Amino acid sequence: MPETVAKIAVDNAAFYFDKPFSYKIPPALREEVAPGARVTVPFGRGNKRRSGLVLEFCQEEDTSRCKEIASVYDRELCENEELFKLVFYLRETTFCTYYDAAKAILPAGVGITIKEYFLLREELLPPALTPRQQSAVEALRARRGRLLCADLLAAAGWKPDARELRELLECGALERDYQNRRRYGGDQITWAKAIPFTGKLTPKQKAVYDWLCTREEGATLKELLYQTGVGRTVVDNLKKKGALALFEQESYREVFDVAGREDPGGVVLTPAQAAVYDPLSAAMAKRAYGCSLLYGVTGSGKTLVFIKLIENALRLGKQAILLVPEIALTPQVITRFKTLFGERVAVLHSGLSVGERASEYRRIKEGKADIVIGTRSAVFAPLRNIGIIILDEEQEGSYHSDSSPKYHARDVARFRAKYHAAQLVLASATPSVLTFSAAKRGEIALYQLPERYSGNALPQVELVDMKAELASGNTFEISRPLARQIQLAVGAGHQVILLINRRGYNTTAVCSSCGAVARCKHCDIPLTYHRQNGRLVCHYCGYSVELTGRCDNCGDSHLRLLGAGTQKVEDQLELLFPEARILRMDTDTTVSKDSHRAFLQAFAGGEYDILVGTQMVAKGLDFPNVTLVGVLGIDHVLGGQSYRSFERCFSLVTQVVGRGGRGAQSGRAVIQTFDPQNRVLGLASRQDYDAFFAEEMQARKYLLYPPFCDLCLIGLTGAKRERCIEAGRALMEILQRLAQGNYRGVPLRLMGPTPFLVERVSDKYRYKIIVKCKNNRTFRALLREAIAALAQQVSLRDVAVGVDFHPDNEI
DNA sequence: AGCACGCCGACT
DNA sequence: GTCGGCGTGCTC
Repeated sequence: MPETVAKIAVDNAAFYFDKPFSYKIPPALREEVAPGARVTVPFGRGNKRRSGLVLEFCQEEDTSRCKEIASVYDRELCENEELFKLVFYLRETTFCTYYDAAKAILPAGVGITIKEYFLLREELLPPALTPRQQSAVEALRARRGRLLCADLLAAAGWKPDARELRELLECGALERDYQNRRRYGGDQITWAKAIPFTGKLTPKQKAVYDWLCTREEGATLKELLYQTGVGRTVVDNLKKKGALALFEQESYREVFDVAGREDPGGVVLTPAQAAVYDPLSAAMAKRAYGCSLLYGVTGSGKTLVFIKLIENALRLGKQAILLVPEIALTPQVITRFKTLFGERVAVLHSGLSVGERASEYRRIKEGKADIVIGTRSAVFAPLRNIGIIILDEEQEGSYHSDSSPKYHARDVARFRAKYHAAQLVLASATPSVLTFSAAKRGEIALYQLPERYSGNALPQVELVDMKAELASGNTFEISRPLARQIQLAVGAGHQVILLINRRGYNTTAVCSSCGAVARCKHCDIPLTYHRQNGRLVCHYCGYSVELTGRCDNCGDSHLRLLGAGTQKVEDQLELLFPEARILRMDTDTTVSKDSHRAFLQAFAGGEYDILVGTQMVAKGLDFPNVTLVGVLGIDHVLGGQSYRSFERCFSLVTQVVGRGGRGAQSGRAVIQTFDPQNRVLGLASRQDYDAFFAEEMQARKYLLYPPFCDLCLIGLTGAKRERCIEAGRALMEILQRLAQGNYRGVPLRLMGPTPFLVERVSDKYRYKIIVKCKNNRTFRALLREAIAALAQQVSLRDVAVGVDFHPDNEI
């Protein structure tokens, strides 16, 4: 007699065993269990509780080995066929697990954590107990026979697999128990506050306590650890001693209401803008999928076109998603759209608290909002009738997720636009070479806005030769031509933005005796000096040490700081322009997001003359009084290791140049470089995208890079270098065998295994195989087969295999 | 990925 | 003699 079972994929599965497991459905849950439901199930030998995703129902003859579903905790994907289909799409195209795909699609905060308890069965207690068993039983009795697993282990001094514990479980005196708890932890911030204390403290504890006492309102735990450089345990011990209190607070973000309202119908397009809008709105009316590139120079008024297109979608009874890169999602943008569309706008991005995100999500789901503005993950917004999806600045790297699932928002947007027969609009002033080539080939439509909206000329661009500066004795970060321009601008009452490319401006510690650079204990990179806490910090794993001045290598105490951080530039600016008001903004500063915004507002309000910052702060911001933009450290973008380095450099310079002269005054940009003859810089400063594109295409064709092939990176990660290499070699062989056997004719070029640019991160070695391929079903089938074969052939125990189809930084 | 089982060295 | 290290196989 066949029985209906649920096929379930579990959480925390390695890719090669992420397969459907059959579970029986208890009668009590029959109503709730459905494909798309997230459930908890007993899993593995120990029947430990795990989360899982119901994929489908199945009839099975023999269900004797099946266990039962324990609980249902989320039915979000049962109610939305499209998003449920996306799970399978994401798994197929990004090589993630089913469960990871579901996690990415659903809003953070709807998940659960499974709490593990022990239950005491007095009647089954054996007559004789060891001392530790005795204390465990007493701890349980004190809590009416139910205790969190971790607490019991602590009370008895047991490790999780202690024999004494197992004995009690075997005789039934202890029983495991589970409880699902709604997880709100994701966006909770832990704060620490000092409590008056006179007892004894260890030196580390004292240091932490003293620092915390300097903070009247306390500090976030993160900042406390950052500033004092201790581990979590020191803080925990302080708490135990009663010297400080820890409390949780939901991360808070200003929710702002918009005062005025403006009728979107009142937005008038220029003839050029209308020439883009008309065909796109006509396409939308046809209710068939379409993809296009909107290529508009900076300042050409793309946003106005977006507004009109979105308004058009609403008029057709449809909905819209506008995606922006993380750095471009400013209050200015949100305000603009809220002024026009009021509460029909929902905003989704990582800066929201769980509560806010949940409420925005609900508004979207219930159809109370039709317009979703947000960053990458907003592409999963649960809209049911999408008319248009717009990706602004489509070339930006932040559209690609670099943790599982490693999806690209553009691909997900395409999937959704096809599903809804909607328009997908990729917009940019500097389109990615990939997208522009697709447009040129006619695969997607191309619309252009070649003129600046205001009619203002683009800023004049000056390339400053830093070699000459150095030769003439100027060792400052600020060249003399730039200094002169700053003088002029500030003197005229205008404002200046100095952009510092972070990569090139890390301050490291070098020993002047032996030449050794202070490096991270756990990663293969130099440490970066942070002045705020006087420590050397690893930007990969967070490890930090106090800067003692002594070299770890030779023991000599001649450690020197090298390189130029934003701090150093600010110091030099102060020297050069003692009367100027300078605002420095670091992404690493632990100042809260709100004070960032306050700073920017102060700058916009004219309280500062010069803003020094990394690209994070200046991109996407509009300051009409800024007439000069200086760029420092562009060479490090240009000299990057990626095949997209030139593209990125061109894009960055173009955006920077477009930044100046937005108001009434015309602008100027000064770019400092050691290679002023560089072709890319030259083309970028002339804003000659067409020439840049033509050159880039030639180079890519010659060297075989996208768009002439697709790239796939297979990552091999493990604690032992040799095992990574071994697994890599084995995988190479399997891939070659498949490519010459069953998959003969599949275009493929293999390279590797080679180490990642940073070979070791957090004590894990990382190796990669680069595959130049055609990313289609056949290739992905080959790759899946290869990974499965590897798992069979070699013990993959200590090597994790991962796949990334957008490995822009590693090739 | 976890987790339990099983086989060997180190310590009370 | 036991504790606990890690290699190995399995997960409905």
